[in-house]
Amino acid sequence: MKNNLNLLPDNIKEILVNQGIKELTPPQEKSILLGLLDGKNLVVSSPTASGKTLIAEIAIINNYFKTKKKAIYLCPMKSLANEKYESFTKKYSFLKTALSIGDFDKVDAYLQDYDVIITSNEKMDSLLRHGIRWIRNTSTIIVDEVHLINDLSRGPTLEVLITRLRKILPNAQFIYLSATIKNDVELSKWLDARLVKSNFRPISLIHGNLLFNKIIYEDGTEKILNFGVSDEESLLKDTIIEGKQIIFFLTSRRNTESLAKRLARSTENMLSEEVKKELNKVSEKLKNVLETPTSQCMLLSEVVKKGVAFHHAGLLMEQRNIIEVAFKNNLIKCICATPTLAVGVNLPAYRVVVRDLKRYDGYGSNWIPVLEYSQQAGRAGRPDYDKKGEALTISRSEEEQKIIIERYINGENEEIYSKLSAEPILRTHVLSLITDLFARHKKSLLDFFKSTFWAYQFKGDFELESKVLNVINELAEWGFIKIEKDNYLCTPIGKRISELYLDPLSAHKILVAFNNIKNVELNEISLLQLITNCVEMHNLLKVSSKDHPLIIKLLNDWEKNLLIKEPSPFDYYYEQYLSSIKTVFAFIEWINEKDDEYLRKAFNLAPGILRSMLFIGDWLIYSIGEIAKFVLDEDERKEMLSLVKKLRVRMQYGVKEELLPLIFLKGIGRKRARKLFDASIKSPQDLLKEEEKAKKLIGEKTFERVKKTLLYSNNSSRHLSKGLA
DNA sequence: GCAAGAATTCTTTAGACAGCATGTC
DNA sequence: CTAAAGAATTCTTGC
Repeated sequence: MKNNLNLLPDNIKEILVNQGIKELTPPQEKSILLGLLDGKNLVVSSPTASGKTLIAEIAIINNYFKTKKKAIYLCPMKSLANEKYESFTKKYSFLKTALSIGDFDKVDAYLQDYDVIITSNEKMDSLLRHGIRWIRNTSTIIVDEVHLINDLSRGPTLEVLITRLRKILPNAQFIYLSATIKNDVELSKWLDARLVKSNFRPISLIHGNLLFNKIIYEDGTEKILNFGVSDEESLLKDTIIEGKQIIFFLTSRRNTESLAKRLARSTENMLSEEVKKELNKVSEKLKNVLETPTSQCMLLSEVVKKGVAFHHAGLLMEQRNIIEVAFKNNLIKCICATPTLAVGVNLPAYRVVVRDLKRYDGYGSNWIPVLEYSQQAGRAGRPDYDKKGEALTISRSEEEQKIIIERYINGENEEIYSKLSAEPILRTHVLSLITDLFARHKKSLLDFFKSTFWAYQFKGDFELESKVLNVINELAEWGFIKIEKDNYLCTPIGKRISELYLDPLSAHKILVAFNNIKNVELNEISLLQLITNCVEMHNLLKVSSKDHPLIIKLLNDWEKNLLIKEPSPFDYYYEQYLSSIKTVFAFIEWINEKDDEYLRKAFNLAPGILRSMLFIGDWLIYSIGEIAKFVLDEDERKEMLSLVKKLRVRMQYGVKEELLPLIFLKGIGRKRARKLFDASIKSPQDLLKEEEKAKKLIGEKTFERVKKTLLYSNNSSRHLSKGLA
């Protein structure tokens, strides 16, 4: 057989051969034949693990050799960006590669010195808003998982970003990587790209359905499982006997936990002593992530001892990582997961069971999209271990089996649609386009939107124009832009809001609330109320009827602190108002040193969710301070900024104000700070004065460490700061 | 009188991107 | 226009 590696120029071929690549996969070969090496734009639509990444890599190094210009690799998720960054720096050490994602801003200023920049879609968007100059010096753009355009909340950003980049860089090569979708031809036409389509998988994937203990595979073969237990347990046992691993996908966090609990009972005697020993270690680690483990941590640690885990957003990042590693090391045999696992980090298993095919979506429980099923099913088959992978579903009746087979196994992934038309989303992007001087005139702004996928898909729909113009008027009303005839100008505050990556509506709400500031005793409750009214803050706590007495009391107690007054109970907005109040209460409890377990019980708020809310909250609180700089008079502004500063630290650590002096010490968290304070060691100075007492409280070693940093930083107190990452 | 099991009612429902500012031994 | 699984609680049954 002729080696298709010869399609590549020698220098690139050599690099690939050194990586141990012997042959190109079909989609890779096809890409080259369609002009990958000649700067042609491509949409590569093929299954996971078919070698899409390598296509992107070939484009990057090829263009680098030719032009010495930059490449940008856009990822939909931070975890993926991390993964890509690691493999890139390892594989292509001659390229200077940078990772630029939200938590990790430091490289920004130096990005111009890098050859490859790996970043998230939103971060790239944000970089453009900040007016980076090096962007024109780019020859390659990789867009990973373009089908994200279909996503209601994050798709429009990607769509606008792509449109914008294409306008800025008409000569760059764009490579779009996509899952298989029904309308890939339409997509590639819009993108002015050639379509590389392939069903190739290096590891074959076989779908099947389980009914009454019998798996029927799509190729007609069957397998009987007679363990006399539930479907899930049978599948798990069968998998372990085969020496493989299994992932169950479920649609609620609670379901993952209850299934894990159930499955953990059936792995008895199926694990080797050695594995059990290792699992115990993992279990300990999982338990000790928090100072005091919550009942969720306890459950996790219990089931992991039996080789079973659950995985969802309510877990802490660290726990998720531990589980992922233990699964890769074949210690954990089974993960019960929500869809997090299907879109995040690459974690395949021999067998994947998509157990829940229906999910509550606000109206009722409905079939999940085939695209989502494929995404999850695609996790089956470990490249280095298995020759094939199995994706299974479970039916309870023959009719159901028929439906499932038709819908998912023989079904086709859906078409994707632009979700740009939603006005709340337009608002953000219109403002950003105007602030960037990208669209200063009515015509250029409308032209821009005419080149989006939205306009392409819904040709002749004039709604778009009127929607955009509505948004323009709204932004002008709020004072973020000025309209002069057909010219648009952004105001300073409008520009700042765009930079802060804030939804203009949130900014507007904050500004309106500021009008009330003179009638209010400003405190942390005021700020927390503001952030829980921003659209960015999701996961607001649900209010049920039994919460009403509490909320009435809170409204009463907080009346003088609240910047946004209670609406009429008949207002459509009323329910959300109550949610926001309840959520403020949860935050207040947190900064009054209630622990994770308490919050989980009292508010059904899992640690992982709390962390993500705190993360968003920190950004919003900061933004409130920034907005304050534009509008408040000097005294108010000072008060506001000092409040912002204190609250950010309190939110990060979950401490009362009195602990602030201690919490800044490295090695002292909320627990130790509280201990010290209660023993009347209230500041770093006290700590040094009362050595013996302190040693008893926090342990000798920690004390010495703290002391060391304290002495070291005595002359410049700023060093004490732990930073607010 | 009590406990296991059945029937009924109640409750809850996936995920995750972005700003900024300094510097641990 | 629309649901369903699981948990909690109450009821039933059999000894």
